[in-house]
Amino acid sequence: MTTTQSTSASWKGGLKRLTRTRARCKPATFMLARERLRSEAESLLREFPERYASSGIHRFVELDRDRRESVTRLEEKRRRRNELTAVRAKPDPETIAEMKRLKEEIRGLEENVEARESELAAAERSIPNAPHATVPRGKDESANRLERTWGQPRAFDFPPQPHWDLGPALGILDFERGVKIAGARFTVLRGAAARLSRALGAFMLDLHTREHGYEEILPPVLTNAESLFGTGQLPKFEDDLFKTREGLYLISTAEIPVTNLHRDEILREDALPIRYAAMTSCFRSEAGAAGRDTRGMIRQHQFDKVELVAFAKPESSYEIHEALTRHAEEVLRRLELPYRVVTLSTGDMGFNPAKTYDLEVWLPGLNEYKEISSCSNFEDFQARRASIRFRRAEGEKPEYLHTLNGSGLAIGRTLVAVLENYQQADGSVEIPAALRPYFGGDRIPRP
RNA sequence: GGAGGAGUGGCCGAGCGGUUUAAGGCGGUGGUCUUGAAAACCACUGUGCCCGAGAGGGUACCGGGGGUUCGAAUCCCUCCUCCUCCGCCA
Repeated sequence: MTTTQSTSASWKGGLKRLTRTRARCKPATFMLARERLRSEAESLLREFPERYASSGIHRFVELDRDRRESVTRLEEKRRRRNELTAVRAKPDPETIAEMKRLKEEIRGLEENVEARESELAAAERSIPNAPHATVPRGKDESANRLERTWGQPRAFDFPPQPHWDLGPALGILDFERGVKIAGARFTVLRGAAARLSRALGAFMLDLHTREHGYEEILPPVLTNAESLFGTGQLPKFEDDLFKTREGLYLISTAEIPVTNLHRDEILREDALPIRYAAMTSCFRSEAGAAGRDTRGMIRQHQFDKVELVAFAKPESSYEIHEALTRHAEEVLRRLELPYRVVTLSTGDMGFNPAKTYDLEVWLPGLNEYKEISSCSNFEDFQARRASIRFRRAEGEKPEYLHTLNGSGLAIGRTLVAVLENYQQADGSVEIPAALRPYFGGDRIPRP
């Protein structure tokens, strides 16, 4: 009993850090705060035309005004109805007549408000997050800013092979059978590649949990529509997802289940920041990517990834963003893989983030830097959609917190990077020193 | 998968058509008392939205959605979740 008690006490204590509150009303469906959109619509449009010109921001302003007008009228009718009901006895015929009238009026106004609300929500969903002041402005990736470069691309005294030649030659990447058993963009890892993939995952998780302070999470890889809406994959990017007949979706990133861990919750201030690391398989339909990266295993329908997710107080989220990015970089440093860090411009950035750093690893076989991690601060954009808040002190108003995430790292692409960067003249591959204890060997020999 | 049962505020728990603007208790916050603390007593105690410069006022929310009614936590439909038993399964 003593043992049981102490165990359950610490378990409860752990839970108690995060005050759970059931959602008791419709979740906020907006992304940028409505107050902010009302007051800043004009300036957002003026400052970031590349981001807002084609969004529903004009429509929002108009609909928002209409809706509030209708709500005010509706609430006046309801107030009157409550006044009449408060008598708490059988009402007289006149009162019943008035209440019947009110009933019709209320029903009409309710329908009106509901219709406007859903139009408004649709308009809001098309408005992307506002970029942080430090984000470079520009229409596309040509405006991205190089932050730093680490490591020197190795000088080869033989022509380095791309992984799609190297892997099959070593007998560890089987592209043909991947196609046979599943289809294009599926690959079978065998022998040393399968083991290397497992070693990379374990190495990354150990680094982040033991040295960087992340809690390891193993979440479901199927989630419901609410979760996808919370992190912004729905409704805009449904085509990128695989959907089951039961209405569940295969996750495209662990960001989805892990960020939604705290959906509809109010956290305690002293629980923040929260950092989670999760390794999952990720599934992407790559609907819009026909013809891109078709060779090799750069762009797959299924791949494994270690994802870092953080929940932070607004005033410290940019600090956390820098730290999270460094944590992802540390993986590349320990593996001694050359990389660079780039800040995405306002035109190249995704819909949801306020700021994104891309980590690009050097791939000698492809002779280019390739994205291997994307570290973003969403500020309160996701938190509003998913209703994730925190309270600074007992009795104070809950505030939306900031969410962040980044790959730490994409395992498939890291595996490619190891193969291509560590290949030897004789066709074998050396294993990076940091990985040897996990891999259980120092090289992949030529068969 | 089959058969039952249950979901009410931070927690426990009453209420089952109109004195409920959700009883009572626990917890929490503030206060009285006290050298201090405990006890006792008093007050307060959620979230969204609307109006308002503010003070404040209004409205909605009793698992989700829909319906019946002049009026719904309470009646009906439906979905979800949890519990018990049976079956199946890594």
